[in-house]
Amino acid sequence: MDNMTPDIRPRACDMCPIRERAVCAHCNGAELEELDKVKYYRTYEAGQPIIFAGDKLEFVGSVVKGVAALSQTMEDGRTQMTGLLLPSDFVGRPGRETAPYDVTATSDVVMCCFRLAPFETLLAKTPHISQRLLEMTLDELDSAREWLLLLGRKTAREKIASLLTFIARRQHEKTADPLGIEINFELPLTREAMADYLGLTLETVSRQISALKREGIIAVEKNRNVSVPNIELLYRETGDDYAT
Amino acid sequence: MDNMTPDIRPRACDMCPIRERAVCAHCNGAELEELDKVKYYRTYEAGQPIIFAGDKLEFVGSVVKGVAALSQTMEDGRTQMTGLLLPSDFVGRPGRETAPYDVTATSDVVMCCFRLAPFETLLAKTPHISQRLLEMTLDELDSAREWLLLLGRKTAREKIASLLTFIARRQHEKTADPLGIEINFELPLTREAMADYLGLTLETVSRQISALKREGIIAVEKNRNVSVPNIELLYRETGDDYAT
DNA sequence: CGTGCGCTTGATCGGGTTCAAAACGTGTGG
DNA sequence: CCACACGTTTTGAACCCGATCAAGCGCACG
Repeated sequence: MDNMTPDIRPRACDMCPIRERAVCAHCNGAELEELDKVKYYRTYEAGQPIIFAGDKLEFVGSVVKGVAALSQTMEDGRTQMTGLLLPSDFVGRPGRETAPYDVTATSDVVMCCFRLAPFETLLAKTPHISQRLLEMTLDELDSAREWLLLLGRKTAREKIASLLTFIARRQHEKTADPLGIEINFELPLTREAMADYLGLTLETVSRQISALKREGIIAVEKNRNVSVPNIELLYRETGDDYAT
Repeated sequence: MDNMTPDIRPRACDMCPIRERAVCAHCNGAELEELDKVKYYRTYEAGQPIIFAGDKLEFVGSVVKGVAALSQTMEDGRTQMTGLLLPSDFVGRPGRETAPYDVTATSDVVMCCFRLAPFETLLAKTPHISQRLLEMTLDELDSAREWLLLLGRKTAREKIASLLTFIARRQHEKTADPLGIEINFELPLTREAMADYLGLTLETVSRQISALKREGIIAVEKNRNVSVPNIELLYRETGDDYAT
């Protein structure tokens, strides 16, 4: 995928950057054509809402580019992010009328949308789609469970380190670069969004990032560009053991 | 092993207490027969492990009776429950070799198990099963997301109230009893298990339960038998608004 | 050059943890 | 039936991590 192209919208599915990992991953040519008939692209600027909680669902779809966040808000305003959607992740739930939570574009986002009703009929008659959706949902459930551990038991420092390694890993999984080498990535989240993800306040996020900088574990430029000289050192701070 | 009852094991699927809600819910007679060929029952005593994290998965299955807990443990011993499985809930993940987390019987448990390999082939050729599994997984993902909100943003008191209403609701969903009437239920969890569920210490759990007793919102007998004179009052303490 | 938003830093506060001990319940054996 | 022991739960006192309240900083943009 080319990061400075004039038009990021893939004109045809076989040029799509998420072709191999999205909900359509297992589809063959004929199935793709069916999907193609009910699909359209939408773009959102950073900060814009994609779906409001309680709204009637009009579409489901895949994040093609950018980052979107699911979040839930309590009456008094406390909010918790409950999903962080990166390219290839799926948005929306077939078999449901209204959206259970807000979806917001955290950075500029391109979505590949499918109109709800036709998608559901396709889902019912195309095992390649429903199987893939099941796989993806199970994966998401697994990561939700890791997230539960993070929220329930990790310290602020461990939470920050975990989030940074997660983003680093997810942005570098395509480029199979050797471990041990310096890794750079852009934070697609504000401090506040990070706080919502981690169940912290933005002040605590800021303080912990400062602490990691002070100790030389990470370096940050312009608040968003993170470089990690030795990912191993950062990983040690996550509290996780050597698996995953 | 049957403790009192003559035999809780359903001899045939149509007498099964979870027939309408388990993974087999959509199956017709022929499909049930197929499932029946690869199924067997297992029982576990309270406190016993059902699956160890890292073990090779031999079966998947449904909780028929009792309560089981998924949990993850960090190197230093901190543990977080990441799933609370009540009757009809599904255990195990098709398409995976080894178990990612511990599964423990929290009370005496009866499981309806399917051998892994044959279940997977059945899954592939029986849309009624895979569709149901997708539904159930999406539901579980939804409840995991509510759980994230609980762990990330709720106070200790709200957490306790949320757990109690959850259990009350889940144990009374069959019996469509009128709201507003006194509700009694048995806690299937120790204080420690509740703490692991809620991301608290057992002392805090105990203190918050005592506070709710002191205020007359709940009454507790023999540490396990809870009665709620007015479920509405308890619900007010959860921090949730009037939906769900 | 000011204005605003996102981020950092400081000082104080408090909810939940930690450590410790007592109370309760349950089961066991004399 | 009581005495004892063990596991669970309750309660108490001190502490600490992260929240809260409050400035101040830096950069983008009009």
